[in-house]
Amino acid sequence: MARAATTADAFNAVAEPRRREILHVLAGGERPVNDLVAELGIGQPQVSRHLRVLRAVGLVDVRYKGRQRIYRLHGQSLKPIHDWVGQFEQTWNDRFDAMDAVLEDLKAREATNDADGE
Amino acid sequence: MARAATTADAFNAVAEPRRREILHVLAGGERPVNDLVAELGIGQPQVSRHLRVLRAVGLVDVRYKGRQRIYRLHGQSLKPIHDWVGQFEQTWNDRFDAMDAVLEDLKAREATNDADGE
DNA sequence: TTGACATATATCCATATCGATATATATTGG
DNA sequence: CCAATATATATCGATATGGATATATGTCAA
Repeated sequence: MARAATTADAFNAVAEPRRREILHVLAGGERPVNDLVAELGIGQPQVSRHLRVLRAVGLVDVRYKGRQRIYRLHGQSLKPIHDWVGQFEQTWNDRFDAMDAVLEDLKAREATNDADGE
Repeated sequence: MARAATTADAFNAVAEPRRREILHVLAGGERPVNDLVAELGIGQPQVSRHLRVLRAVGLVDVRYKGRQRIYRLHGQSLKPIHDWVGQFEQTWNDRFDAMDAVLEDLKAREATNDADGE
């Protein structure tokens, strides 16, 4: 097996910086492809492909308006990521930092003891 | 260029399900490698490599205890992801959903107008 | 219809991946 | 020192990637 497809889930889709940029722009409102091409610094085929990936994982929706395709953010598909990361949020909070300090201290003592051991 | 390295940032590192599992286990407390090997269903070399990636992006710390390497979660490195996703949180909230409904409605009207237009 | 415009798709290439396997390194006990 | 244990590293193979380029599809306008 190789690395999971970028279309496997939102985690993989969002790992690519360009795609995060696209979502960032779309957060400001829906846009046709060419607008995105202008705002990011890359070619139109590349943008289309990134949009394809984002659509595959439900992060954007398309709408047809004449010859344009208007893309719109569907942020709800980011919720799994939000929820997953949320599990760890307390980890970088004050109470936990204090606990970290204690553990660091224990570690230091342990190291000292190990050194004495032999 | 190809896909960014998994060690490029936390986004890429965390895109891999096994690595998320590892972080999940470590959230319950520090562990030596073999514990992780037992809890995940994969080989020791694979676990070591995943840990290497996680260490590269600062998501875990190592501690040496005799021949064991005790790994510990460093959740703070998840903060960039948390912050980034947080930007979009309102997107899937009630007020925004209501706004979505309005936009959906506008879209419908627009489509009707377009049809009339010609 | 013809041509211009907007977007999508196909192909090429260099690269990093993940799992598997074999092996290297380091630490401990006897 | 030797064997066992704990972990890391090297290599292989199949695969999907992302940018670039060329081209196909679809829509509007004259």
